[in-house]
Amino acid sequence: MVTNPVPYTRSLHNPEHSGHHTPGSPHARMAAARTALERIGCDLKKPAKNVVFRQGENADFIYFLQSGAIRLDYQLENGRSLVLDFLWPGRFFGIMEDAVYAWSAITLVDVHLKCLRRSAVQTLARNYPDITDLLLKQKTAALMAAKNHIVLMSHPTATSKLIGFLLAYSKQPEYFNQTTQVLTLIMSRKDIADYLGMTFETASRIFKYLETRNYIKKINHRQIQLNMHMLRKP
Amino acid sequence: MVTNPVPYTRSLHNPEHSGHHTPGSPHARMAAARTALERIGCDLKKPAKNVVFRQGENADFIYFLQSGAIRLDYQLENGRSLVLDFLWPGRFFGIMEDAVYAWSAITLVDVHLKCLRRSAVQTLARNYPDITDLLLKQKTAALMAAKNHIVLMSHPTATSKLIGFLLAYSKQPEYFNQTTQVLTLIMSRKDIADYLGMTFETASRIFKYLETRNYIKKINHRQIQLNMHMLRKP
DNA sequence: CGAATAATTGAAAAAGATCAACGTGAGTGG
DNA sequence: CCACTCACGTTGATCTTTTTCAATTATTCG
Repeated sequence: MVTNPVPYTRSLHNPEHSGHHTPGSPHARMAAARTALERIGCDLKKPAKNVVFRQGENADFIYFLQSGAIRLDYQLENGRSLVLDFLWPGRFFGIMEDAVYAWSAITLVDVHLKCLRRSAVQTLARNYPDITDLLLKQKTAALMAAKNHIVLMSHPTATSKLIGFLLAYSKQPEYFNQTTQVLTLIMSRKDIADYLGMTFETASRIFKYLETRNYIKKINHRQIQLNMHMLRKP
Repeated sequence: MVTNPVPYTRSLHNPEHSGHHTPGSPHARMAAARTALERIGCDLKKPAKNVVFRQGENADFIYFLQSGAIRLDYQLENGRSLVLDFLWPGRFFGIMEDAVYAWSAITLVDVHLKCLRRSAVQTLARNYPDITDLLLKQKTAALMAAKNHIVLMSHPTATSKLIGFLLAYSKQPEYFNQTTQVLTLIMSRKDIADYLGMTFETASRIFKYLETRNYIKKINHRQIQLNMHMLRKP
């Protein structure tokens, strides 16, 4: 299992993309809303490879990922399944318009979640309009992730899809060591393939091909040193 | 050009997916917000094949599609472009978190838009919290469309992608005649190909293949009779 | 250690892309 | 009205990429 020597965490008060913010800034404005959410949320820890919620279950809770990583799976009627997204700390997930979850959420590593009852959030949102703003921002983040996913899938070759994936994934500070340039893959070849729309054999072969061309260097199956200069070139 | 003998329109008071709704229902609750939006919006008509906004431009306006259809294009740095979505009446679009539009919006046919200044909507949202709810619902609709797009692109063959596209598109009452089973394609083969991640030659060949297998019958390049029974089968 | 899972590799088949040529149909100007 | 043009669509031949099916090697976990 992948260990996190220095866990990279996000709290509701230290959310995604928040930097230094002065009072009166959009981020600061939401502080009260975040505190209110903090109060109704309960902490939840889950080990790696566990189901947080399953597609079709009643969508009674929404979640905030404080540390770790999540994979969102969508199952088709014919049994095939695909990976819709990988989630990193700071992301809300499970925010559904409908009564049931439209996809499943699986932990990739040990995770620390904040668990919020949907009805409680809805009630609270009446007093704190910024909560709705926060959810809107999160939906926007999800939509941008989906757009980037579509762009990746539309790449003409499996090689460029995989390179695009590695470059996007290497933005995660917890899994990419800037000094050694080593990327720790917390998902399987099959997960990557199911995300990019290819078979896992093809994904495996492309890794091989990238190594022969010195784009990457495999330390082991889950640790890969990236030659960023080469990967960013074409 | 494709004519719409009986234009299919949506107003802010007759939005997407709204059916009969009683006072006190979520839809009815938003009536005041919609009226307020109606007041600050101005009507805008555009002919077919016109730019509503271009990727990179200042995102000063958000739009509501009252009638017609829109194509959302994303241009990559390398010059390649892809179709992110097709929009139908009742959809808001151009709601950006950032200062500039992340993609372009092009009319496919003559359209009737409601045009709203972003700053005015933001101001109004302070008095009408339901406006933020409305935008959140619209983001959810956009995210679900993106999810369906990803599912389509992940299909293993070009044939199943195209069948999935035809079945989804045939849900648009303005372009699918339920009695004759004729679908009017308002987008080119290239648009479809750029949406599904294939070349337009492949899209053309699959149309041919579907005709030989009696899945479809071409009336002309833009009018196709669907054999729903066959298309839904596999 | 040993079983189960994940990853790699090979060979053959299928699917799709590419490049090139040819139709078709709507709009234009003589 | 008719030829012309231009964008769009179709089709063919060839080449490349990816999948499929099968076998083998690694790794992980109890």
